[in-house]
Amino acid sequence: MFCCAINTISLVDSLQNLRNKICSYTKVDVEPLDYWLSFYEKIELKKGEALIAAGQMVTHFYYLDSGCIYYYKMQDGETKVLEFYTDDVFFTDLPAYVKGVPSRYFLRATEDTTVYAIKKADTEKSFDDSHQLERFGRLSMQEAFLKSYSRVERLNSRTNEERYVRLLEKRPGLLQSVPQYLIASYLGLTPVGLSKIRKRLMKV
Amino acid sequence: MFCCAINTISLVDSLQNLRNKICSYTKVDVEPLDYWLSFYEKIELKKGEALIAAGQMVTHFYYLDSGCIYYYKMQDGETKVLEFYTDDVFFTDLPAYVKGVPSRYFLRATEDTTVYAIKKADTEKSFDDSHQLERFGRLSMQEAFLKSYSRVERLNSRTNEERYVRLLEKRPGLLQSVPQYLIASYLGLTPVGLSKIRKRLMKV
DNA sequence: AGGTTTTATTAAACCAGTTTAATGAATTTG
DNA sequence: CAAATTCATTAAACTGGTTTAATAAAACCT
Repeated sequence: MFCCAINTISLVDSLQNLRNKICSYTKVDVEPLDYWLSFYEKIELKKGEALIAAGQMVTHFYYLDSGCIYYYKMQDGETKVLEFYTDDVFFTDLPAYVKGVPSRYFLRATEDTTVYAIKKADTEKSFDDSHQLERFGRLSMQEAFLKSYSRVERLNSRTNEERYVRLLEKRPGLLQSVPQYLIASYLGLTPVGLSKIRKRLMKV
Repeated sequence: MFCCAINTISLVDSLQNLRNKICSYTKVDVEPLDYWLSFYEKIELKKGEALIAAGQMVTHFYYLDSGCIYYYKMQDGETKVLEFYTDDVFFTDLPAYVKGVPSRYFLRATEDTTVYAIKKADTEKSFDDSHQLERFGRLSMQEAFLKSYSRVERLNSRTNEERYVRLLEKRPGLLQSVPQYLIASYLGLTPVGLSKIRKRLMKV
């Protein structure tokens, strides 16, 4: 609350990636865009730190500036990874965010990570005030849906080996910061199973 | 183009389900809502008829009024079912619709089915003209994303047997109109595999 | 640096689903 | 209504993964 102006100005300066990202979806005038950006706060996570833990309320929507976050749940004592967020992507625990119920998931950094966060109340206010921002919201949601759908498609029609190879190609950076047993979980495998696939691939 | 008024009035009369559906997402005034509904045309499909075939352009967004449509692709001569649309749901082949490229999928009726269709150009015009409709668009997209995500979650963390049992519970009507080999494909199984699961379940 | 913890690999036994093919049941169609 | 087609089940051999446990290699402290 104090020093808001200074905070805001420096933030807006460091939010050029986010600014570009938003404008890649739809035309947004400077005024509503700056208004939107003014709400963000920066969060720096150390490797292994959690942004959200199961049981918590989810009151923010996040933008990943640098680093990597994995989205997972604990089920029968096992870690089940649903997604890795990297690059220049919007994310949150959407079920809990939308329904206003405690999260069943974790969002945790696999390496030192910087995210920007905007409160749900501020996004809703912004969407009320600006049709352009509402459109940005719609199009970013559409993009998220398309990504999720292509994931469903792969899960149902490709072999585990094909999916591992594709992941290597599409997101080569992932294996640098993410331990292999999390990759295995993301692919729906055990660490042993993934190790076998890797061995098989080496031989060929 | 001719007789537009008569057509429109009768359609709006028969679109009460769709009207209620839209209003369940967000408040939409009568004027933009009637405007939106005026664009729909009714399509009646006989069992086995295709709404979209691979290679076609996808120029409409659909609303399923009654019946059942399955969304699938052909891969190596095999039918791979991604989704069944039933009830009171919005659908299209979104990748092709959004990108304006030929579809790689089919949308085909498993039984006699009625859908309503709105042109992409008309949805975009409506979203331009009405902030309320744009919001409806955002929230319906959000709902689609949430559904897709919970599907990813199940695919990655539940066994095939658990997923079959859940499908029986959640969508009992599906097995009436849909042959078992399409259910198997939806679950990522062969017909033989599903038959084994069913046998196992009988014994218990 | 040295000890602890975490992560990856290997082996062996096992299991769930695949493939192929044959049979039988149900549905469609002339 | 009979013939043809589609659909579901079964069997047998096979495959790609799991489970458990042991070992090896890395990474992480103080």
